[in-house]
Amino acid sequence: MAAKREKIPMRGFSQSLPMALLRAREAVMRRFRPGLRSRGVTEQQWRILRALAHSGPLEVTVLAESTFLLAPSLSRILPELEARGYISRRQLDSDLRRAVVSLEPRGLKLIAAHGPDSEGIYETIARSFGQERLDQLFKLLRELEETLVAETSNPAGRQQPGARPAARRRAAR
Amino acid sequence: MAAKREKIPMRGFSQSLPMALLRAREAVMRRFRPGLRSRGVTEQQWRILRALAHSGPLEVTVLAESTFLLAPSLSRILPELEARGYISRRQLDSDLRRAVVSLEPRGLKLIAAHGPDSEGIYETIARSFGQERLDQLFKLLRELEETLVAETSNPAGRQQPGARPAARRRAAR
DNA sequence: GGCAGATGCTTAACATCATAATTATCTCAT
DNA sequence: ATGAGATAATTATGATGTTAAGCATCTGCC
Repeated sequence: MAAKREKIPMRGFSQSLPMALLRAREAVMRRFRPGLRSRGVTEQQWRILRALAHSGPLEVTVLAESTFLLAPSLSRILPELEARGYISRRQLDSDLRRAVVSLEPRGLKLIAAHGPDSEGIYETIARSFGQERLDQLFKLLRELEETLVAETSNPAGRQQPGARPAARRRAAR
Repeated sequence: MAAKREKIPMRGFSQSLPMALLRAREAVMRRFRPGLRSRGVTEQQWRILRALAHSGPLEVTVLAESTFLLAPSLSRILPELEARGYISRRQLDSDLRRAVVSLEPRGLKLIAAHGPDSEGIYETIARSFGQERLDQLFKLLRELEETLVAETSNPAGRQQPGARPAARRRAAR
């Protein structure tokens, strides 16, 4: 029989932080997604191309951090981008475990073609929402992440981009 | 040959709103995920159970909106939750296209068991980050979503939870 | 009464997410 | 010189995300 609705001491969904962040992100991404689709790239692929355009050639682990993509995901996305001629990869001579990813002219061309569209969407969002509130939101998001990442004290922490568990980080690179 | 890094008029990643939202969400979810795993439910499954505990039995389309899950995803998740005895589903007599999802005693028990843990994590986050800043963040997130959803004027809009394209909504229900 | 158009939900297909395990390679202590 | 322990990237697996299409059902118009 169906359980009736009992009073459980939990906040309502309107107070769910992960949901609020997810909803806001979805509202933003809804603006970007059609343009990316028309260019034939996924959001994740675009992030990779942007990171390389912005920072120059990157090692895979650094690219994972920059793009906030998991390493297994990168291992599947990169061959596709390479096959399409957007990027190239090569192992380091000094450490064959590591590879460097570089943007190819074709990737640069796509960045040049789509970049202005993407920026235009940001400008529209800034106009609608207000640059001041946008700046405030960025600040709070950054502070929230910093607060929570600093407090993560889980040495058995999971694989994750952007913030590796301290206990597992041995030698500096 | 690898393209050299050229000056492309695009903001850096630190100014990418979707990324900032994603990073913040990941930092928050990292707190909740281990507990959910130990209970043997995924984040999405938990959202469904919470929505039903909070609102009582819901139709599938309403549940999709409440949980911010896409209908195809619900169609895959619900049978699993039903097989495990957490929920039950039944068609409406008045409209065989529609189904109502209800929490079963087993689902209620899981909510009762895990709810306090989940709330405890929220309290910890509120203590670390500050309730005032948290409230401010919620407010900005809600306003951002409202601003962007209100401005969505794409009648060919994609399937999405929470904000259907107006042009496709005909008869009120 | 019949049918066009719509709705609700499901399935298909392909994407990434998330975790665990594996393989190749490197470093350091013995 | 060797092996333990670590790192970098890949593969495996099962999850959801996302879009498109399909099927069953309903509604309203002619």
